[in-house]
Amino acid sequence: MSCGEKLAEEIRGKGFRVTPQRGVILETIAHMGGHLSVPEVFSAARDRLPGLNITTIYRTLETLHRAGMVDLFYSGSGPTRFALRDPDQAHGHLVCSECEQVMDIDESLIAHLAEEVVRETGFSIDPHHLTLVGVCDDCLSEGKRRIS
Amino acid sequence: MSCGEKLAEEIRGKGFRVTPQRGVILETIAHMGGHLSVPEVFSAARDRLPGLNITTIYRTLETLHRAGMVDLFYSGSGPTRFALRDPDQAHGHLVCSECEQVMDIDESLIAHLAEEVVRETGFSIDPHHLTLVGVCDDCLSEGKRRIS
DNA sequence: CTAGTAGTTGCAATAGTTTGCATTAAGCAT
DNA sequence: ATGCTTAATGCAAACTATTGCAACTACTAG
Repeated sequence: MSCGEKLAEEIRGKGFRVTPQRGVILETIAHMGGHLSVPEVFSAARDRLPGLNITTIYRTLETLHRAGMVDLFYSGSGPTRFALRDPDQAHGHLVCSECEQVMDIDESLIAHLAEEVVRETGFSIDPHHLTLVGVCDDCLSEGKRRIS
Repeated sequence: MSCGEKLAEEIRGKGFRVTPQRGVILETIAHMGGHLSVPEVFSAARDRLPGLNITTIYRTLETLHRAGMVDLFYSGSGPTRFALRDPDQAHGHLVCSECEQVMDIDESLIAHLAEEVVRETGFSIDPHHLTLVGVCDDCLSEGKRRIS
């Protein structure tokens, strides 16, 4: 069973329908991997299924997000990006506001903060969805811009 | 001297020009307060200065952000929001993905995390700009949706 | 006070994203 | 296998945000 098929089973198991469009989209994002934008996935998936509409990508993405299968993150500039969630390797994202680079951050660091926040405020941060914006090591040392 | 004029001095001091448009925008956001969206500010500021273009709001905002005078935050849905930074009361933001409510979070909690992150990864989070998305106490207890 | 420079503005075009609605078809029950 | 129910799709339009460019003007130097 291909990665896409595995995802199809997973989403069906959560009560969503598996359509040809979704099959192609799932196969595509499983194959591409990494931190994708909607337009990227769209152009790749449309090659496999002409006539596919970009709206369907957005809505499928929203569905996968609701199903807890992808994480979304907004880099502060450029299009929103998303990634398949790997249950064995939960992590947050660090997005560099200078170079757009996306780094992974270990879940434990996040979980620790999340715990503190919920204790202090009652507000539940989802460690899976966490994205922190800042400046990466490289850009910082290049001194392109100091943190304001 | 009005709040808007104080802001005008501040931005002039950082090497930016003070134009009539910026004067009106600064006066407007100082008067409105809170967590504003661009369209909100636009409609209020245009009343004071007809002909004002919404692009100017976006660009002024970007300028104020670069000057370190406003913080931006993305709620994950809806338009981007921003707030004047109060130097005496630095804080991050907690945005509820259910009800769009924005809560403040004490800087010390954030600063602690930022320290850990920079030590582990070299990545510098700016405590002033930090926004965390999650589910607030109210929405959680209403059980509208569990964290996915 | 005047002229020059460079930052700023408005407009138009474009990119990215969301929403409403009619149509289609996946999955369930028979 | 057949029909039913309702989720999902495609299309178009609206909306949010960004960018290029020509015209304008705030500020500085003289």
